[in-house]
Amino acid sequence: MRKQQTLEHAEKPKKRGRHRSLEAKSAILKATLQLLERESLRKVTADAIARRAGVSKATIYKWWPNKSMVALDAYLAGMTDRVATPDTGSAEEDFTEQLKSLTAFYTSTLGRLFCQFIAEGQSDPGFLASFRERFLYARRDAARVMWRRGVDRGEIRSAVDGEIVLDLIYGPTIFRLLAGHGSLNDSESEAMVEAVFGGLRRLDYQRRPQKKAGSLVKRRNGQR
Amino acid sequence: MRKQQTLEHAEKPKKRGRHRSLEAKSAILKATLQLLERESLRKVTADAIARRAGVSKATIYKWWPNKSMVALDAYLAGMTDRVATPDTGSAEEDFTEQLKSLTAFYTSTLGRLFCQFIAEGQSDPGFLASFRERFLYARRDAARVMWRRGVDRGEIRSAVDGEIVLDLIYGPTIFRLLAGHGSLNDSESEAMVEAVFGGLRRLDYQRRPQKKAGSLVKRRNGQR
Amino acid sequence: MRKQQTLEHAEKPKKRGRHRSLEAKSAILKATLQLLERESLRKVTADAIARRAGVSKATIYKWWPNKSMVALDAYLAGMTDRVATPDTGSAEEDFTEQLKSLTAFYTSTLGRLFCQFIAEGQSDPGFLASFRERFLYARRDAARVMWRRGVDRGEIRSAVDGEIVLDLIYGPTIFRLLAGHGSLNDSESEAMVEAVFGGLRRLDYQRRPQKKAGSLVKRRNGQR
Amino acid sequence: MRKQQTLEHAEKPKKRGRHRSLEAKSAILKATLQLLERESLRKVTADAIARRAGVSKATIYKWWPNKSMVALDAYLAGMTDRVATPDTGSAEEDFTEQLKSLTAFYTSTLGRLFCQFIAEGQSDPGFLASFRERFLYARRDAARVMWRRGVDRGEIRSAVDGEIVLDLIYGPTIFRLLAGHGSLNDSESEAMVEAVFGGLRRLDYQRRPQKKAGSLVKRRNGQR
DNA sequence: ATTTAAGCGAGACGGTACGTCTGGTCTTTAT
DNA sequence: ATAAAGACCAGACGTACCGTCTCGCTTAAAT
Repeated sequence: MRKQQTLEHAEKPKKRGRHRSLEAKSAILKATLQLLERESLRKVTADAIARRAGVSKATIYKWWPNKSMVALDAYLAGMTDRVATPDTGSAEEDFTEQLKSLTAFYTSTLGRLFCQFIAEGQSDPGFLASFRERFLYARRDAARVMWRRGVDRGEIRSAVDGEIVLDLIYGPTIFRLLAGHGSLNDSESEAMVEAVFGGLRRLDYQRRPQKKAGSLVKRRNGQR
Repeated sequence: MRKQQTLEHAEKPKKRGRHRSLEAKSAILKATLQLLERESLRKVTADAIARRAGVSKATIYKWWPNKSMVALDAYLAGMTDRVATPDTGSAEEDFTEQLKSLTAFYTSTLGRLFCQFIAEGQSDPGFLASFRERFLYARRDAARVMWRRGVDRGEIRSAVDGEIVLDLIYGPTIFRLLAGHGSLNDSESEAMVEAVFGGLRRLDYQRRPQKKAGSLVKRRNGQR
Repeated sequence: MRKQQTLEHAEKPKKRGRHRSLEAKSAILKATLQLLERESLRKVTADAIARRAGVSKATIYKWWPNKSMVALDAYLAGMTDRVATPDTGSAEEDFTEQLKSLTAFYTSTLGRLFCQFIAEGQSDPGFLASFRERFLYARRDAARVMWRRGVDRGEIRSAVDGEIVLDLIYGPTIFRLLAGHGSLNDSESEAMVEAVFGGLRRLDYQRRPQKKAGSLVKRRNGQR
Repeated sequence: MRKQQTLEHAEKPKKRGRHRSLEAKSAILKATLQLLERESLRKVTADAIARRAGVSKATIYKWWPNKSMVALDAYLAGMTDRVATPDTGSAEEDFTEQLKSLTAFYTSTLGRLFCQFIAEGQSDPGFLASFRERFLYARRDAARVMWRRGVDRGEIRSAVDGEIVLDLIYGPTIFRLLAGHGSLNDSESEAMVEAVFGGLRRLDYQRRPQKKAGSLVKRRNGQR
């Protein structure tokens, strides 16, 4: 007797044929992660994953279009809650804690994958989109909550665009991570957040009168 | 140490054997750039470069260790002063102008190569180092000058680390460039610089008394 | 009460579970034949057979050890009496008619399968044996009857080994069929049989005296 | 000064780049033969050939379209004059000797390849054509010479088509070789040739009067 | 009526070969 | 000496097919 033709996935799908082997799936993801701990994504081959997972290459390519996607899945599965989303009562402190936690993660073996994904995305726009969709936006949503709290509490200038806030806080770290200039550690993270919150501008500085002085500040009007 | 025939051919052309090397080299660089306008670095093959340049693959590999390095040379040769280093009298304005100019460049066909290099560097640390050495540090040196002027003039808080300033200004744009979230245009650039200079913190906000209040601001001391 | 363990199929088997689906069986054979009309055995896949027959691949492999055997069954089922075994009163005429009929069949879509089986057999000795057992020997038995009649009637030299007679008559056609040199049609068939019956030797030819003259003719004595 | 554009390979070709490695070529052919001594063509893989020959797979596929063609080349190179073309003064004896020699070869490890090629040809018409062109026709040309001599000498009935003669002599052996029914050895070969030359027909047999008697013998008129 | 032993369709799986491709090296002849 | 031509090696790629296995369902004999 066939039942749920209407609700695609009500209760239990119970499809006809042999079910997808969860052992195979998790073996693939696990093997992928293990290999990625030692080699860059580019150097890890589909064959190696298959061999290590005790799985056929065909099985990999049945479920994933290419090894990058396997790695992305492995990454997402492997990083369950490894970066905190603190709520200390102070947005600045929240961001500081979060950036420290995130930096610690990104400099770990697993976290280094972040860079590999960005790299892979540069020659595969579809993959980059997937990566944004499935990883980046989730992270940003969490961070946006912290920003929102700061704005609501009156800590953060509401004039500054939320997206820019996020990029201001995370961009520098990610830049350092990718380009490898500049160190990454707790105190750098603290300094970055402090700088972003405090701003560069010296408050007692008196601008000399200029033709276009101030124009830059005022201009910004709702593009995007 | 590399031989650098490229820039030092003024003195003595009179070498033994055949010396078509200069045409060959510039043909290689030119062909590389042309190919990179249409395809990512990964998809441009050494064979394609050789074919287009009318050159033997061996010639390429005689002078460069791999195709990424060819591309880097092509990039450096092709981008002579395409990003301005303005001096308006105001550091904020300087950075704004520069970021706008840089964004315009980075979103151009040639500029997109920046991302390709970062990507390539993720699986080739040696290349990443070269890229930093030969491109990134040059840019940063120029930018550091602008920062220095701002500090000297009293515009920019001297407490903020210069390297962090640079990453704060360029990091967000580069992050957007690489990850593809968020738009990049003049007004975004202006808003970013404005935000970095002004800071996120709302000046009239009164921190509630907290256990660790202020600690973050002061801490920064000899990390790692 | 169970009795018929000895007599494989005495009366009615009536085994316990669900019976073998005859629809599935005939659908498989039919689909196989249809596919083999368009592609060689090697290019017809088990998946394609299953799909076309509306049957599971497992069902195929439950009843047949591999697709060659399926094809052999399909072939045997499909060629019920498509080659005549004439009895005209003359062995030569019988063979001529039969060879014409057989050539017509072997050059037909279904008949071409003969070659596929021979081909398959070259890398699968077990299959070749089955093919001989189930097809070839049956054909040869029929042909041997024609030969026997000829011998009994005094038409055919009894000194010539029956097996050789058969191979002499069918071998040339099958060779042409497999190698594709030489045409196959009624008049070729007639000419072949005529040549086999008439022999190549010119009767009025006088052998020059030779050391070993005649030795070949006489020798043949009971080896193997 | 170069002149010989007309004479394809006059003197020395001296092409520009690196020449085709004869070591690689002969290593490939040798490795292929060695592997084919133990496994059927279907089971010998391109990878195995490459590995054994110490050669890259790309090199194989650069010069041959597929492994069957490699095997054909290996076969042709490996069988230099392994089958004699005797000239004893008697066509029947020539054919007997030749068939014995050929049977000995075809039942050897290398000779077994003949069957593999015929088999491969059944699913690859292009290959079959190559095989005919490069192997079969050469053999047949040699055999045709023997036939011609027999005809000229008056040994062989000139009424019998030469192609049919060849198929009559070789067809039965090849049929046995491929189908595996019937033994193959010197005495069988002798018996076959004797039967072909002597014909099946018993000379003292008196045909009963028949409607179409004799028609078959006369009909043959220039089809083909 | 219930149990139980098949058989079945669906389709995932491990294995393995295929033929292609690219990166980077090496060899030969030409300049 | 150095270039162009181009063959070469190593090895990953993604696809295809084979024959096996697992699942949930169906059928029919045996209980």
